[in-house]
Amino acid sequence: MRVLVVDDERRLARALQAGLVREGYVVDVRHDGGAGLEAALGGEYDLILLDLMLPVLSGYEVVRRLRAAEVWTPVLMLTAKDGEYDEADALDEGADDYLTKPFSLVVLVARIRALLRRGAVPRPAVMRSGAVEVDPGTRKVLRDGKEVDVTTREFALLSYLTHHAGQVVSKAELYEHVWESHDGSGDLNVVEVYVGYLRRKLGRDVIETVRGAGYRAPSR
Amino acid sequence: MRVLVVDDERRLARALQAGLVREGYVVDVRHDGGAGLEAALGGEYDLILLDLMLPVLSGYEVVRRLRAAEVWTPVLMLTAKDGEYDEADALDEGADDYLTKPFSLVVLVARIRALLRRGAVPRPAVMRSGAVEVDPGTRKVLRDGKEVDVTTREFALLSYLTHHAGQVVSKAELYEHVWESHDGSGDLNVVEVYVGYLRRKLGRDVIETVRGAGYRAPSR
DNA sequence: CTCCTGGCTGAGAGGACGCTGAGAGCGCCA
DNA sequence: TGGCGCTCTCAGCGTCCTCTCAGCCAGGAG
Repeated sequence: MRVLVVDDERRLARALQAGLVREGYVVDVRHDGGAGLEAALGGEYDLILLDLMLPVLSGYEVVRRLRAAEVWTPVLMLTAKDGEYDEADALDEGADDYLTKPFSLVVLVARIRALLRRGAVPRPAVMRSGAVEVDPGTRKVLRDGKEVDVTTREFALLSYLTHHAGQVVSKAELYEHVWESHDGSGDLNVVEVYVGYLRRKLGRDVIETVRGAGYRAPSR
Repeated sequence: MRVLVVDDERRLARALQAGLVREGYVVDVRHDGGAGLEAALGGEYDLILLDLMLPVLSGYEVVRRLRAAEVWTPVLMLTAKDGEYDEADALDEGADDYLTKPFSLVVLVARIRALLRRGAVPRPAVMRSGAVEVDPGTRKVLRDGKEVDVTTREFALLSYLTHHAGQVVSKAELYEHVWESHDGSGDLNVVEVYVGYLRRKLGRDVIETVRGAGYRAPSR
């Protein structure tokens, strides 16, 4: 279980980290809203602990942007204020719970457990690349809003590419993640074949060839 | 949205009811743990507000028994105590959130909204998928408004699928939830057989096959 | 222009996957 | 005890998917 802690009070952040590590969580720490947002967007976290009052970007703002980017990681808001409207605002912005400082580690851990428990069915993120939308939850692929049938292999390949949209991904990397892994050698031609299948079903432009390097799904 | 309020302080219960009705919720009230549990088990609620200190059965006990009976309606615990261990206990028992009395209606409503939003798929009283309607209360299935007889197994399978309408559900997951669970292996062919039965009774289109991934009930 | 390398694609074998009909076992009821 | 409905197993069959192979095409270097 990976937890991201975003708090500018370094002492508190370190205490949280220590406490959570002792509970068996893997913990990353950021000290301002900007860095926090970046980490939250990129990293794969199961939960985010977010201070409300932060430099660069406020906690509110971080949650708003996260949700706007369709990242649904559960967020537990930490706040020193305790006016009721702050709480209500935070929850309405898309936070999943909040805790007023000072709080005890016991309560925090219990709340985290409750969040993770119900988070059992996290909304899977829908990935976009160009005119193509990939939804891992419903296992549907849309081209210009129209559903297109793809096979399991094709879906796996497309998912991997759109998940890394904008980046060049080598055939070897694709082969390792979508087909057998780790045995080093296999015939990479199968990757080319499946790229071909996808292009036929979804249009030439869904996957660009980068000669000598690999393939790339356009980032938008 | 149906909400069940269980609280033995009648004045507070009535105030909650009035406030929530004004917000557009349908509200039922019970005044002790026994009656509350019974209502929660039988009725289809989207949310339960549960006092911790109750006659007959405590709030703890009610949540425990609800979860033991595999009823996953979100529970918001109300408590007059504020020792941290109470909170932690309640959350560990399976409550989804708690609120310490006295609280304001603004905060309560915001918390309710947050709970319903993540709602862990709030279970509507009647589930629809395509031309099929499934009513867990009466255990009836309608196709184009006409009642169709289904057996217990068939009903369980159909319920699970329509409850996750739009999502692809693997045969293994279906097997685990509708047949024996947790022993990992069993013959998944039985799932195919029952999908076949349902299709014969309700029409081919009630359940889509997603080759290599599982089955899906159309989302509308 | 020619050669060479890397990428693309049509055809087809083999296999995995899903569907179905037949029927056995079991519990319930008359 | 016989009949009935429900549940589940099994085996066969057809379909679709996957992957290999061989030949072709395109781009880049000289």
